[in-house]
Amino acid sequence: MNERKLDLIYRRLYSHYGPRGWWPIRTRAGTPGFDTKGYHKNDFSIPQSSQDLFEIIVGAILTQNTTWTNVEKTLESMKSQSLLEPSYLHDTKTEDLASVIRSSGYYNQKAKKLKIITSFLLQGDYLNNSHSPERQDLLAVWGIGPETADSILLYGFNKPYFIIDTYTKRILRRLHYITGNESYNELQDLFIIEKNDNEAMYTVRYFNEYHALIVEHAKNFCKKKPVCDGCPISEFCGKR
DNA sequence: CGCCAGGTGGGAT
DNA sequence: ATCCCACATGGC
Repeated sequence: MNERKLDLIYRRLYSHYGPRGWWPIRTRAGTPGFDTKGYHKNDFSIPQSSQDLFEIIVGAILTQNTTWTNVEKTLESMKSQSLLEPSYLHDTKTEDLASVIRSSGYYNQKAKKLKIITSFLLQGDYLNNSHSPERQDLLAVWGIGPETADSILLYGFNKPYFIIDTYTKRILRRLHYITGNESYNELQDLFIIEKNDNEAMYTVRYFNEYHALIVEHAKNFCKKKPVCDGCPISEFCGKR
């Protein structure tokens, strides 16, 4: 029942915005299969290389509480300095890395986070063959909280973890679907799919697209200061 | 100018 | 457990 409402909202958002082509691979922008921003042209697809995977993970950290446009600049800079090569990043001093990622903000903290996650990835050999880390192991890494862990797992490793971010909470709160006091795990559980075809890959596709649609909707209509005129899900607002 | 953005860790209560 | 704060740039 409630689950159906979330599914209805998903379908309404999808009808309005269409497939988002996440996660964007910035350094692939303009190459076959990607648009000028690095979004996949043909719907969802899985990372094709360990380079894509590493860039997704780096981007997930850089975009913490920061706009994607700032992150795009940083990814370009890093690429030009070979810092999207895990081994190079690993051997770069934190302060040197910080100066390169300056445009993403929190650069001292993020430089430290990037160094630490890179060590983790290299030590566990997670970049080759998309050998996925466990969620709890990612969460134990300094700088990786639940949202970043789930972004990495969902978009990098194609694991069925729904991402809860400020946009998700804002939209669900405005729909009176949640109070806003729920824990991260409680919110994540709302999106569990109970269908006969609850196959992992189906869930991954659904979670992948749903989160991307939520972000798109939050940027277009459900902003901090909401723009309700023309909102594709306004009929669900204010009702239980 | 002020506010906001695809959070997280640390410290005090 | 829960609140509060530091962390920082670039866009509007």
